[in-house]
Amino acid sequence: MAIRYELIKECKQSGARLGKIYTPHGVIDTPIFMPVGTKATVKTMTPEELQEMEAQIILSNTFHLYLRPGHELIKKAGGLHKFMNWNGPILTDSGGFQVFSLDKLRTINEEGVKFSSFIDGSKHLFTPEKSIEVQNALGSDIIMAFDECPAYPSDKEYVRNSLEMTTRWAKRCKEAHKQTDTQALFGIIQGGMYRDLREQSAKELIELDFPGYAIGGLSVGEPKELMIEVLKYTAPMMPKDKPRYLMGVGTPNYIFEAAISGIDMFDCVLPTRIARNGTAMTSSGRINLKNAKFKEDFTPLDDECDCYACKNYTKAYIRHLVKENEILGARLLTIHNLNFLLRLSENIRTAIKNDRLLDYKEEFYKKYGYIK
RNA sequence: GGAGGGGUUCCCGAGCGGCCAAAGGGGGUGGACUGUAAAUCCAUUGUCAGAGACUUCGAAGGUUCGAAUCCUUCUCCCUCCA
Repeated sequence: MAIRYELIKECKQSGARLGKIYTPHGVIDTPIFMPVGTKATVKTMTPEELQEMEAQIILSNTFHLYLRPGHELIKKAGGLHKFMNWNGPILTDSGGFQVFSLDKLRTINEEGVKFSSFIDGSKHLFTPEKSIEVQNALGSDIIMAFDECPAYPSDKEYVRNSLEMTTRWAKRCKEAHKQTDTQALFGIIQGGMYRDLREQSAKELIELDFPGYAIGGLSVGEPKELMIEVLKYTAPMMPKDKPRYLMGVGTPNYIFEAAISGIDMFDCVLPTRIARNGTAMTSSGRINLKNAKFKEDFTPLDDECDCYACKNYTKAYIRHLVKENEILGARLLTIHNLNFLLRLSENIRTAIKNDRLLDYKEEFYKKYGYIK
């Protein structure tokens, strides 16, 4: 087996799980936020910087790397870890999310998904087998099954057919995946916003006995309350002795809810994307550095933060960099936002250890502005 | 001194009798961003007030039902020739 999950303890107050995931490239403390580096780079960050802020695992994307530079090239380079000089664990998404995000550029059928490349318009057929072939070539520690992520809202009939196809695709992924000793293949539970369909999906996938499971199809535009509701009833359907991964979640409230629901891993482009667009997550809420009110604010982004950006620079300076479109602005905000979510993960683990995650959540929410 | 071109809303720059408060950029202001087609996208940007009203296109006069657009004078800038 490529990976192993160790449950250390459950928070007596919240039920959240504290654990470890052992991978071929290192041990991950969970719950953990995973920075996203779609094209074999967490935008603007060097691997050393990620290490410094104690990022434990990063994501990359099968579909993007297949298009460019090509998985064969990365294989020639010695695999993704070596290619991008990141020696820690890597998780690759299967391309399933692109079925969702490239909805105008693709058609789905049983065999797979026909994409038009967003780079040059060329046509590509992506199948479960193809996704596994690419991920095998990349050599990531955790690879994801190729799934369909239905949009919100989708009617029940569509979601049922979709989830059943995702199960059949998961089977094909499993059959295609041969490097099971070095790469763990996770199944992805779908089922939209329908409880019985989530149950059906979970049941079908658990029968296939994957080394880990993810919840997909959330954070696709549904209302916050609905997302949390689906999360709360879906997470307990997942095996207790394996890692549980909630895909695409990156706001503090979702992270808290995920941890409390017993989720171990989550990832999101949000911290890195909003950084490039001038926004910082701070202990007292999000701030947009483009706002005029920060023009003469000579204090750090977040007075509770000890990241490189907060230790050395002021809001006024970072605002200046952002307004001038200077690369350093994006870098400093990325450093800060990633650090913020990594420290949040760390604090959540500590709170679980101390059986006080609900208390910590309330303290955090008050300051962040979620509760008045 | 002669010949020509031009001065447009914060800036650049279209418009050259009504559809013009005036295209398009830039800048300003605000918002969004959730398994990355994203260092992106959206809104707003004369004034006051609800539809609407009012003051703008170098300045002053004039022609016209109506002028940023036509005419006259003035003023400033640029190019070429002497």
